[in-house]
Amino acid sequence: MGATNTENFTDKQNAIAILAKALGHPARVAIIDYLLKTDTCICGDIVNELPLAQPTVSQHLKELKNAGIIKGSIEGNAICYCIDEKALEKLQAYFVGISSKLNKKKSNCC
Amino acid sequence: MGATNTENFTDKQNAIAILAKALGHPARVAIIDYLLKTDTCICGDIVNELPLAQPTVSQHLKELKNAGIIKGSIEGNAICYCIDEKALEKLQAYFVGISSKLNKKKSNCC
DNA sequence: TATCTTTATCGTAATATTGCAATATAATAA
DNA sequence: TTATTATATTGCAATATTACGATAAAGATA
Repeated sequence: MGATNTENFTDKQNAIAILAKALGHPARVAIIDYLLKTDTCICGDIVNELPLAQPTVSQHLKELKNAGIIKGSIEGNAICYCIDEKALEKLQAYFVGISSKLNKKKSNCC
Repeated sequence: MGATNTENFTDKQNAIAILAKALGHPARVAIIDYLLKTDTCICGDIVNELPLAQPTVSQHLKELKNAGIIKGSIEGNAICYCIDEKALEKLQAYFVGISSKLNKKKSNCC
């Protein structure tokens, strides 16, 4: 025990959880913020931008990549990371859906 | 080391990370799904709905509550849990903002 | 080739999360 | 009062995450 029990949940629930989990760390939110802020497709500057050592940043980038939130392409010596729009659209759609459901309910029970 | 380094990130980055982390487990996504699906403000039925033991569900509910995503009010013997709209509005606003930024960019670098 | 730059991986320590059985708490019902 | 019901807490084992120094890998440059 200790591992997440994924088998007994729906694919959609697991998919949202994977995306949300990837954004569940301030460093990874900061990486997304930075990728959005910069016009050029930024590579190694991310390490200088974050208050973390290079291996730690590399690890966070890997997790964002595994979750499908960013993608990287080799650019000579360096690597060009940028946001994978599809993943963020999925999250947006999920939360917009929730908000519209909440507006329809207006139960305001608690 | 092993604890998240929150001090060196912005309040907003930490706030988003806390909310995203709370949704970073399929059981907690399933709880939100269930609270949205039921018209009545559901209490203990959540345990029957999930493939997890009661203490585990209680723990997940506590984490959602700590993150501000749900709130619970005592309803006699049972407890009435429901979604805290403010938190989900924050998440929605965050992802809508990201999507609009991505549309403006259209750099499509990778 | 030798060196530099950039990124990834390994190894490890500290901490957090997940899950559940056992138990506690608190309100209701008999 | 004594169940009963609903939820929370405790304690514990298994696993995952976070962070970083050391090192490796791979392309660029001298």
